[in-house]
Amino acid sequence: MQPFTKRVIEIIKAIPEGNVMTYGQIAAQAGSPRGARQVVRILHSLSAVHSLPWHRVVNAKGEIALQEEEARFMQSFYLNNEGVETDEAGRVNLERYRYIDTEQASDPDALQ
DNA sequence: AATTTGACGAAGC
DNA sequence: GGCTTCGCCAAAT
Repeated sequence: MQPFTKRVIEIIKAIPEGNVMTYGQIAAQAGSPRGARQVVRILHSLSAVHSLPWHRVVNAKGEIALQEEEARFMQSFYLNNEGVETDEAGRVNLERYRYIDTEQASDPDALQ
């Protein structure tokens, strides 16, 4: 298990209820700004084992990245249940729900 | 050891 | 706005 992988797991576990993070964000925070696809692989294979809040992870556009209709529905359901609104296309308002780690973001307003 | 694979992202058209 | 191309890199084959 690479340190990067471990970091990703920790970060995902740290996403608070009612917030979401993007793959790129997680990868960057884990120390690999271009490692979005590793995050994908990690979620794909480890979400169940680590009981991660995988449903709080969306792609850069704020949309649910899953492909299977059934799983997409499940994710939007979980998000709605936490207070995150999703539209018909399974998209969330990133400006509103994106989680910014306060330890790393000295000026959240400047990150947008 | 070498190659393929992705629930991605940014850039270009 | 959509679609294609390319880069990315750990993990699975």
